Amino acid sequence: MSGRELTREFFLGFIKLHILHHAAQEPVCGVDLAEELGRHGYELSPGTLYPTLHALNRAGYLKQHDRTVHGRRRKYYVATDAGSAALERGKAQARELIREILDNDD
Amino acid sequence: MSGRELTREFFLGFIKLHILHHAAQEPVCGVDLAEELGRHGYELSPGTLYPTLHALNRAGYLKQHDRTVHGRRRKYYVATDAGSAALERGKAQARELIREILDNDD
DNA sequence: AACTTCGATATCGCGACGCGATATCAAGAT
DNA sequence: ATCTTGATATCGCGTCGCGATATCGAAGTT
Repeated sequence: MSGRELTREFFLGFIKLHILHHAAQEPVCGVDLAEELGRHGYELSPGTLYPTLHALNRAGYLKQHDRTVHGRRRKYYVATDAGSAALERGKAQARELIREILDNDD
Repeated sequence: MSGRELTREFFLGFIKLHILHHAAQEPVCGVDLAEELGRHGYELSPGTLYPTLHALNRAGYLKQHDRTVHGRRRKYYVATDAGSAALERGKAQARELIREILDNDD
């Protein structure tokens, strides 16, 4: 396993939390997320993004509804209550991570 | 994929960063990490912990050296320069995550 | 209505991971 | 030498990551 691949493993969870976060604020579709994540320095190929959305959907964290935009069919996702709850737990853990590895590095 | 499994996926990266963080502060061995991570609410079975340490070692992020403690052979790991650099990148990304999903949830 | 286009989403295949269960290893005691 | 026990290592199977590829569907063209 290369360093680059390992480093990516560090962040895959971050990316999923990001997705949940955005879906908790407004309906988002695949391309929106790909672009938004790109702005945060992440890259997510379709082969990862869409299966991830499906998994979040199956887990009951996201709810899907189709919409047609500019003649293109898009699948929008919004966070469910369970998804928002999972996001909150994720935030709590992220806070804990920060406290542990960031705050006390004097 | 269940919600529980998905939630775990969120945190696997956190756990690996935690490991790198501790190894950057002092030599740590498997059991030390299992206990320390447990204090932070994480659980990591041997089947995940040891292969993870080996992967970090192979990637050049950790350096291993054996030591005998209380009649038990232990393998201690410390972060290399490359490991510390990867940790710093991880911290930067964690900060970014925090800014995005924590700070502006008013 | 059939065809074409093309943005958006979906799937395939293979390598690698997660992890419970199991096995192996090593130092001290007897 | 054997047993004990803590520590580490590995196996096997299900699943994931993801580049490459395929499919879908709405609008325009004819």
